Amino acid sequence: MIKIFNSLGKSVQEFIPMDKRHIKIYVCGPTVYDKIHIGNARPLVVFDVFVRLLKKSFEKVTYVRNITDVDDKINKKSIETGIPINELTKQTIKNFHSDCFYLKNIHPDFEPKATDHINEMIEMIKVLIKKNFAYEVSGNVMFRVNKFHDYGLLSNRTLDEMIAGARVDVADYKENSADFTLWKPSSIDLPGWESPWGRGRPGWHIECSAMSKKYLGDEFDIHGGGIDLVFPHHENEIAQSCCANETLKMARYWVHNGYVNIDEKKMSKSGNNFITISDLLQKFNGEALRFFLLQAHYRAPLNYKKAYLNDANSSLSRLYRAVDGLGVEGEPDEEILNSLKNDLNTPKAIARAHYLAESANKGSKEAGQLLKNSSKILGILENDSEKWFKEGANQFFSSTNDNDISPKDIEELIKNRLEAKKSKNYRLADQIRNNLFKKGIILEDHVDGTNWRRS
RNA sequence: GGCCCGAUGGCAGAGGGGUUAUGCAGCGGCCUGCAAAGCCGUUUACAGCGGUUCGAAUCCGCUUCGGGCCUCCA
Repeated sequence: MIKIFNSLGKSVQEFIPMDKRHIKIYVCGPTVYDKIHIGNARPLVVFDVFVRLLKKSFEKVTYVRNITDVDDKINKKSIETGIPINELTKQTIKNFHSDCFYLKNIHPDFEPKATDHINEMIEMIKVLIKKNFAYEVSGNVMFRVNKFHDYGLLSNRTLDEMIAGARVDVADYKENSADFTLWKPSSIDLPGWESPWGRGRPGWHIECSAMSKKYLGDEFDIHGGGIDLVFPHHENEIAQSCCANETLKMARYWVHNGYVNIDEKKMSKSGNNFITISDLLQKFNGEALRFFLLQAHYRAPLNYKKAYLNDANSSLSRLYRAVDGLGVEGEPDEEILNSLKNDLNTPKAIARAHYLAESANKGSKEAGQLLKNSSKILGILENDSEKWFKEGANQFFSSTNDNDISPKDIEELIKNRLEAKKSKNYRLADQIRNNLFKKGIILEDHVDGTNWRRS
């Protein structure tokens, strides 16, 4: 039995699928105007583990993660940089995919782009207008918030509170200050599509309603994303989808991950206190970043410090040592699986992984094998241990490092050192070892020879 | 102003009414030429103040501090 915290109801609930033969999950992906940061990576990694767990537990899972490639932030960035929108989004998507690869993400089954689904959005908006849930004012189409009884249910707030706390200038074409945009007009220099309301572009929320409907249906099992999406994004999605499709719920389970903080504050692009994944990948293996993100429970805030990534790397090395030479053969560890099934308790799963590693180091072949077999569900330890220790940070980046030394040269120096050791010239032997250490290479003497690894 | 969340040992971080989390760092030991890695031992923590209880870090209340949402955000 899988249990998960449902934001709709604010409690840990047993996951009961709509159809246990086919699980449907939608996760909000990036708006592609800039490289993603470690905070953006958290949902990518968290929901990746969740999907791995679902795929392990059910015969068929459809995982959809969208790409928002029409948005005012993209327009703004394009004007600022002079890079045409198409090029900007294309390059950003490429970076995003690269980051996902290094973070060891499995591919979503569908990765729909907003610009490929404008027609679906227009159709949905037409339905909303026809059903009187939306209205047009001079090229703007607005959602009539007070027509939807459950508005505010997900984010736990009432319409009165929203209006009372409104900190934005209210556009005069709104019937109600809480009404939100489904469609807005585009001037000729901005991206736009022909519609019954003139040339324009969609509001932010409608894409997820339209695309989840297309790939998963009117109702589906799980909708995920960062906790900052609860309001207004997910609240508005629910309003649109439920009203257009005449359903009671859009998704049965709403799952939200907590923030990554830096200096106790939420990391965000607008806060200008972020650090990108591509920057971190120059220093750290993507798997260490993944491990760092999984060390805390997904709903708790997670503070970022560079030192924590070093710790993550060390912990991961400890685990890799314990599964050296092993391949996946058989089922994952039952306790790791159970921890994940209990509201995705990855810290507990990792604690169990350490226990298995210790047992393996004490000689239990079985423990090491169970740990290796669990790699697929966690998305860590999937690499070959030998490779893990010799690659260090991702090779793609380290190959350009001036300080880099080739494995061949390392082997040569090890040979020289062994000769020195044989003739009891420990001074020379230590000198060789120290010089290598300065280049980030650590030597380990064993009865059957000397191993090296990158620090 | 409204609504919400959190406070665990040097650090990170689970758990959660009575029993060792775990990792990193530190210290002592085994091993080693010395290291590294590994193993053994070790430092007994739950913001403060009240309350409930045989018993509270765990439940309730208040206080303090920190954070978040209400605007784009993962």
